[in-house]
Amino acid sequence: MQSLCKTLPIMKRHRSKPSLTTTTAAAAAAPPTPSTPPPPQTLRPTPKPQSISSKKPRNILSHLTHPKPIPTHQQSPQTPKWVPLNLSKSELSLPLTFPTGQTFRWKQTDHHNHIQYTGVVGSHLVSLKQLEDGDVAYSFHHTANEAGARMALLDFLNAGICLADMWEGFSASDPRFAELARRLGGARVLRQDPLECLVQFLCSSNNNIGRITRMVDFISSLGNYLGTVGGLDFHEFPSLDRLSQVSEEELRKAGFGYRAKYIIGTVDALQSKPGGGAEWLASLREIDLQKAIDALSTLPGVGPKVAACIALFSLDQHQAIPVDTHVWQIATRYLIPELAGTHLTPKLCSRVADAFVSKYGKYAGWAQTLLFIAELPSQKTLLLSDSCISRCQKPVKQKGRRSSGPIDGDSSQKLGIEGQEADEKL
DNA sequence: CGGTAACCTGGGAT
DNA sequence: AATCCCAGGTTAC
Repeated sequence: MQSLCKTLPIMKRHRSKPSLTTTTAAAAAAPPTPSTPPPPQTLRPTPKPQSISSKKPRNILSHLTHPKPIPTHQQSPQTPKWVPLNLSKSELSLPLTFPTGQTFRWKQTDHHNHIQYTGVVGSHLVSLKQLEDGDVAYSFHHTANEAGARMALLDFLNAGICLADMWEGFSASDPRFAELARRLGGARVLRQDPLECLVQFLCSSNNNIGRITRMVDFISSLGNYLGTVGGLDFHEFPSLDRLSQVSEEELRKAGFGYRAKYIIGTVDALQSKPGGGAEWLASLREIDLQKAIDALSTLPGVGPKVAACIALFSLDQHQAIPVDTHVWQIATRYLIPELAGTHLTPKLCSRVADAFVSKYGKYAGWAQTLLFIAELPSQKTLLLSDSCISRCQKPVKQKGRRSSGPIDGDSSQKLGIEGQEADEKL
């Protein structure tokens, strides 16, 4: 399909700078969308997944997408108007993109009629839903500049990058990838705001999805309120200035633990950057991966893993490979089996990254993303029920004891992926 | 330099 | 019910 995306013109993107306004009345809040029973607010351990990651710019599908109004033209704030994105299921699968660890700020806001996720892009509150035919449509809940918002959304989705073309290349050199790609189409890497991405991953270290999400929600609540969808409040991500007003004490009280000092320290470091912290982060999009990693690593709380996540998910560093325990499993199983059983060390991180890059090329990070998703318990469950891989995927060895079968049932919640929902519309 | 032990917190397993 | 273990790590010996 969309074979054209590949040839789309490449356009440099300008980032939206965080505003320092601390509160805006502009939030006319769009009341809960239709058919969605009032999901309880936050409270409990938010079981909902969300994740990270970001990508490059290059969008410009204007000629494909209809910037025009279009469908159900209901101006009523209650009834959002849905506009097609012109991205098919193979180019964008909501369940394989938003709850897979790239961002913790997008929430599923409709579990019934369609798969629907809601989040914030810049200052725009938007919902995305997967239609019956798999195509994705969007609806802004509160936006002055619809055209600008649309462009921001396409940029955020890395819409100018054609997944089908890219995966064709990966599949050609890797049969295993080809097999997974058939089932997991539309697993896209986002292009998030660098600061937003950085803070989210500072919260992620040695932590679990549920708590990371709560922490990110706390930080988010410091930003301008934009609206409520499906019972959930959405805020613009707070600016660096706003973040600098929070104390380590407050963060600790909010349950950040030792990560509180990481956030404070990083915010301070960024604010001391001559040209501005946001600008400094943005500049990392123009330099090569290693330099970007090195620069990010100077920030407190940012190590190899977090730096790679920020690079891949927000700095257009498509070849960045966030090496965590899961990726380590993948790597030692398929790429460098000779290292299976050994312990992951910082040095081996780059070894793994190199292995991925030499196999998949400059978009290795995107390939890694799919392979990672395939490792998620929810996906494994599907594969198992499918071809009964039973015990062939013996645990390559985890830190502790983990010998209870192929699918470790507890990790599903660590990763926060809803197994059941993930499959219904694949 | 490579290999460990703390580090906050909350939830599930033993 | 008390403990232990672990979570997509980072930092300090």
